[in-house]
Amino acid sequence: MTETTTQHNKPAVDGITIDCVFFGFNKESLEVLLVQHAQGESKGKWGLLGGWLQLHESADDAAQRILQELTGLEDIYLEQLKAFTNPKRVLERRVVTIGYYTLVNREDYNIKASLKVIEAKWYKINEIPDLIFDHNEILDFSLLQLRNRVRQAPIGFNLLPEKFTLLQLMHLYEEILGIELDKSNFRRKVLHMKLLQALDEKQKDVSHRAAKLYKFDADIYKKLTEKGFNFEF
Amino acid sequence: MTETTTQHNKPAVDGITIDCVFFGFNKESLEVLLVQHAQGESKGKWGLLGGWLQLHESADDAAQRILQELTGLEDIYLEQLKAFTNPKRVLERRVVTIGYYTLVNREDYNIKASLKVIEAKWYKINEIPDLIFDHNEILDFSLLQLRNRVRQAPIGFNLLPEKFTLLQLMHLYEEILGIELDKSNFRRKVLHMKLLQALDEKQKDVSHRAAKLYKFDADIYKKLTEKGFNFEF
DNA sequence: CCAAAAGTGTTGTTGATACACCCATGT
DNA sequence: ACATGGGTGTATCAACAACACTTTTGG
Repeated sequence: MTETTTQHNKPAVDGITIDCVFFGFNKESLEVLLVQHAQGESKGKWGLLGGWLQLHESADDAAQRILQELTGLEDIYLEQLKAFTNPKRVLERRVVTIGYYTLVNREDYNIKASLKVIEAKWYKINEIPDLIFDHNEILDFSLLQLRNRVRQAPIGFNLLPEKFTLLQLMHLYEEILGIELDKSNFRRKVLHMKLLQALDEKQKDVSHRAAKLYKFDADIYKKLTEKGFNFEF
Repeated sequence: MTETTTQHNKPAVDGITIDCVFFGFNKESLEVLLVQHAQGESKGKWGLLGGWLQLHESADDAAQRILQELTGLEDIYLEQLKAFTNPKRVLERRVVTIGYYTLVNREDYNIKASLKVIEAKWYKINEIPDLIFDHNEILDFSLLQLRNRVRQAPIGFNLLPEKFTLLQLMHLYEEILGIELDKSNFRRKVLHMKLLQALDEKQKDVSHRAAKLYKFDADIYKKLTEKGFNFEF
């Protein structure tokens, strides 16, 4: 009835893969990096970043490795979504995939430096094409999860550069949650949380009043959570 | 890089299992049903309800089947937690497990009628023994998940009998969330949501004023969610 | 001077919190 | 009569939404 029962010795799967929804935020829109498949029955179609889970590694490690191989980035913020196990998700074979989503700062990611071999492209969240396998389902699930998590913990900052303005932050939340926010009320709320560190710096090269720059301080957040702090948006 | 690449043909796993945290609510305490293992290296130790994922079934189907085999219950409320993939979670072999948690009404479950072959026992949530493999980790994770989900959607009702009193419901939330609630404020809040259907029935055989019985109406909830309703506790 | 975004202030409403209190019922 | 939980009412305070207003800067 559990792993010690050797009733079914033959594995019920041909393998386990990892698939990552790779989120980035560009100006005012949330985007996902997709790669084009060059071979096999799915030639020409777009899909999520993925690879095989190896014998010796955990899924988290596998995801970091695969993303490093594909994009060159290390220590990316990522969270597991869940296992996708529909027996018909891949034709002919039984492949279970473990879905992830990752949040990256677009400034850290240089599309030319990486993915030389494969065609890669950013897609706006509401302009996603038909993807291979069940990748559309994984992507839809990741969006729900992101919208949930972003209200409960300050993970959205991973999508922004280190220094950002309050309005940038607000636009990020507007885009992710699909709502409109009031500038004044948003400022009050977010500053009241005392999660942000105000910098002695302002925007440059903007054709309007330069906004103050802030940075998210993980240490402050840590201290606040220890005191029983709740991030609610 | 994805499932179509046949670079790694040999499966990186010896098999995939399902493990379920089986929650029940008894009077004033949240409990979990554990089973004792009769064979193998884990003989005598307690663990979660589990079994192997079969070739033709999804993880959700597998979980339902396994729970049916073990407890006799059908159509149980369940949610996938995530995949647990630490390569050292099981000695000697590579077994990935997909964790689930399930909420059942204790009145529906008769411990004698089922699990004849295996030793099974309810454990209070803060009296959990050392479990096999990484089952303690799975259980801890499920508690976090349950606490989160119970605030966002009316899933807690699955732990109660069909007809219940407001105080019972309040005790359920107090126990799950580990907080104390104000009777008066709780009543107002929950009744204000209009999720509950007041019945023309009262408690019986209680040595104090009999409380009104309510029932959770899934249809009402459905209509409310369609209008953009938010269940927040 | 104007456009555009930064940033401040005000006001009404809602909802949470903390209590105090009365009601019904079995022993 | 009293213990036990059921159930109601109210005053206070904090959070939020809506919106009007002023400030800074480049062109």
